[in-house]
Amino acid sequence: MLTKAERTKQFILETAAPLFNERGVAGVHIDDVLAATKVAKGCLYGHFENKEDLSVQVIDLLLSKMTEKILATIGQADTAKAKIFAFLDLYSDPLNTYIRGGCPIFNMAVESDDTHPIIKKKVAAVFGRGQELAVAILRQGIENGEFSTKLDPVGYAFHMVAAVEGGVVMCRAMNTAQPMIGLIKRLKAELERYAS
Amino acid sequence: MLTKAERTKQFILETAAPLFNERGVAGVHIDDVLAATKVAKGCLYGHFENKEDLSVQVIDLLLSKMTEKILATIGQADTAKAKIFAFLDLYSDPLNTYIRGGCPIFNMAVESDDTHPIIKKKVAAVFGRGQELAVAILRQGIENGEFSTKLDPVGYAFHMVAAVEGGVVMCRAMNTAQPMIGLIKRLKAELERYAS
DNA sequence: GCAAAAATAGACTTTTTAGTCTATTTTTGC
DNA sequence: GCAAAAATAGACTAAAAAGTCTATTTTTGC
Repeated sequence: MLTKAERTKQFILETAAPLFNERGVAGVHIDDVLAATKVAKGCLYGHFENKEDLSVQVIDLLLSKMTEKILATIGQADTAKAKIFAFLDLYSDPLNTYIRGGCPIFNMAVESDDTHPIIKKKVAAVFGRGQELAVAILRQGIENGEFSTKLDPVGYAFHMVAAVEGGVVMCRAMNTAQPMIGLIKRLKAELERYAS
Repeated sequence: MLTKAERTKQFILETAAPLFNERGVAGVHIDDVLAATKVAKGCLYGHFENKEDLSVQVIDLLLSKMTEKILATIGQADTAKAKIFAFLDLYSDPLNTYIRGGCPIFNMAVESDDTHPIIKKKVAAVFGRGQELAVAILRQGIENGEFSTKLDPVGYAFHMVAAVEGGVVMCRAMNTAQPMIGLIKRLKAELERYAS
């Protein structure tokens, strides 16, 4: 079992995570975190060196939570097509995301782009691994005859992720989930075209 | 001709614009703007009430510059297909964008999402008008026989914008423009399928 | 060339946010 | 039940950022 201190630290991270996802690193203040956690200042600074330290750990948590969610979702499905479809379905409700505030990977990508090289590196790694995984699944699907050899795994993988991530942001901006439904249908149909 | 004061104000806005696009509203400090413009503090505060005022005007400039760029690009082309292709080509170099730091519409969409309702509204309006325009172009293309009636203008328009915007962010995060080339090819090919 | 307008330098105040510290209370886990 | 660990309240300092002000210089446009 975790010690009380470990549990408190975890609680702070978990509570701060959606704040960071919604407002970004530059938009969250220590007082916001204190208000959200209702923890005393001394307590917070007992667990984290400073805001930078807290931010990095929160972002690690956000990225790993989202990654795990994706892996778990894909893991449930057994065919290549089902895995891809399950991934797409994860994005079907952009106004009510797994972690409040949209996709943390993408949000961090935008914010860190020209400001925070450490975070940018982490985000790039997550995207990289995600791409590799998607490509591997599609290749597997080709190998086992689910998909035609005409399918371009690298092209489709990037296209699919770019589209859903972009779609989430646009839907959130326009405050409607509707276009996302159509988008996911289109991406599925595109893949179906290569189904044997 | 613009008065000196008007020119100075414009100069401040133009110089601050890429800063805001790269770092976001919360990430830009007045001192950054002073450093970039080499203008005195009193001068800046002579032209803008406060940071909020400056931010809003900078964002208006960013949004309108990008919008105008898109309209001008589309305006050059004469067929529906050429217009869509020209739009897509605008995004072909994500590491070196028209305004430094990626697409301002999209960047502002992400940052303003849960923080700045005024900006969010402006961004939503830009997306809305953009969608309408794209749909109108595609419908026109169907009407004049360029595209089959099987083309879904609303579906394609959203799909296309979401994909290129998402693609830009991913490419910037991973520091490579290459996937974007493939993505644009795919989006063009998708449209070609409906060309008569 | 001149008066009005604009911009400067930079010291100063204010506000906000980050971070420290201490004495006290609460909780934990044996 | 008790000693150690953890958390509290909140006053305090430090630092960063925003914003004000003034006396002076520069520029503009007639």
